[in-house]
Amino acid sequence: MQESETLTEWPSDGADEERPTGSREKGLNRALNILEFLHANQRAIGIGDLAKGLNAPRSTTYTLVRELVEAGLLEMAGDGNRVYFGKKLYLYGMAYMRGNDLLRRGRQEVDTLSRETGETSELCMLQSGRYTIVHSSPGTRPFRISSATGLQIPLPWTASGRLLLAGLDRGGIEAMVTRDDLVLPDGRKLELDDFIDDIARARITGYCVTSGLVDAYTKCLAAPVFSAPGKVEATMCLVVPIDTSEERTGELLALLRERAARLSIS
Amino acid sequence: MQESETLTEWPSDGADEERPTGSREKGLNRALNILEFLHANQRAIGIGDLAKGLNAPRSTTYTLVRELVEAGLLEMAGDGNRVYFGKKLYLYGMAYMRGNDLLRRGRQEVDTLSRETGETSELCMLQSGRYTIVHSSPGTRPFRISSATGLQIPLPWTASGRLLLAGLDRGGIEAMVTRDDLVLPDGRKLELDDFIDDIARARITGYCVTSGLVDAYTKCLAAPVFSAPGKVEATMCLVVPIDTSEERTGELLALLRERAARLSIS
DNA sequence: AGCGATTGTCTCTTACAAGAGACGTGTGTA
DNA sequence: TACACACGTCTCTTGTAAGAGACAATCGCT
Repeated sequence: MQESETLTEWPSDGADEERPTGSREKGLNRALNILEFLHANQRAIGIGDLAKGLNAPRSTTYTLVRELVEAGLLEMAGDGNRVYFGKKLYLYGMAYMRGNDLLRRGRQEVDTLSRETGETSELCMLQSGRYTIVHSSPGTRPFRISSATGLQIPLPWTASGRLLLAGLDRGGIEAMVTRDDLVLPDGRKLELDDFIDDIARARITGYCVTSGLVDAYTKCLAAPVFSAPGKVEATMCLVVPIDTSEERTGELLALLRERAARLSIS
Repeated sequence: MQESETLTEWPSDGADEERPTGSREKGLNRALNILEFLHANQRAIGIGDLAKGLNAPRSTTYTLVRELVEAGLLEMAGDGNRVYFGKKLYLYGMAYMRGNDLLRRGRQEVDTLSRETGETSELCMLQSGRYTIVHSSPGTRPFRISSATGLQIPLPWTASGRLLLAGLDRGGIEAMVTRDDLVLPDGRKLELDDFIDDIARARITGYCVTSGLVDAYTKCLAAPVFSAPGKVEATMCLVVPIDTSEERTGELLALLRERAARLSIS
């Protein structure tokens, strides 16, 4: 292929490398993998590349893509042979949102919070055991790059991650993080015990602040949203410059915690 | 079951009734049907009802639902044995929106338009051959019920429908509407030829106004959004009380057409 | 023009998923 | 208490979908 853009690689076969044999895979699973793959890459992908990226047979991939396109879950991208998400997924997604109070209200809360403070604000949830930014509102600072919505980030990298695990015991926490998750983007290694201590502290104080974790220039303030007493369903967070004054940080945190609490009743 | 709420019925086997035989169905198709069924009913549904509603074997349905829940496309609804759309679908849907300029800008345009005019405004597109409200913004009138986002409505019932078909020839149009589509909600029957004339007129004038079509109290103003010269990709429309004055209607229409045109460049 | 790589379609085989149905349990009602 | 009817899980069979691979058509490069 003329384009050698990198594709997010795919766990070729779960645990220990390579096919157990030329084993067959259920069509539905292949289809789900396609969606997941597109989501991970966040752009239209050629069918050939799709097959390659998923270690799926080409013929099967063509068939599946055709079916998914007919169903409207995928659409052929403008230029011709690439595919990306389709309108149906948007419609289903909106239906999900309409049916989900926490999400609907959380989005609003996040939007107003970022408008009021001028800072980037986000709503985060656990999604299949990973930290996910469900909604984010950019804030008004000149340079504020927030990671894209829907991206999955290792729990230990974030303040929200510490709150989201607050309900679990040690075993539960260990099950949620892999060895790799404890390695920060800059290469530093986090100790599992430190992480667990952080979580305990977060549970007690009812908030969490991390500095320079996911990148060196930002501080992350997070507050829990409860769906039931003790059960953290989501978090709201603010992403601010790391040199934000103690005082302003305190103010923002108070505001954030108030808004998160307001969401919690539900 | 103790609840006898009506479920949107399912075309048991396409054209002429009933199974060709105890034929097997591909898992992926069953899964797609589940999604479509949930979308049609807009609420969580029990697995048993799902199987019944789709004429699918119970055992298969259980398996599929389990897989879809694991994948995050479905979620068990709060009370226990019902399922509805899952978070993953929301994430995929947002990804679709981010990747789709027209949709993203169209939503904004619709929101501002309805804020400025106080009327209900909608963005509509063709979705697998049917008219679909992709986004709607409620307006400020006391009683304005707009049909839910994502619902599929027969093309001949709407002003937008006439514009969306403006690019097609007679054959193309006939292929898009069934006999049933020509019967209005109140029972009146539309003539196919009249409908085709409407479409031709809409193409020439560049807008379309219908009165009391889908219900007796509203007028619908629609303007086309072009993705390429002559190709109608979407429509913007305003839903106003049927007794809106000629003058105000004219003003609103002008504003609407201007905004739709602004979207069209793309 | 000649070569290698990629695309999209098709055919054929067989591993396996879809489905029928039985089972145990729970729940409402007669 | 007994009945009818849901739910959720399991087992076994067989129809068929997943996959291997061959094919012609295009594309990009030299």
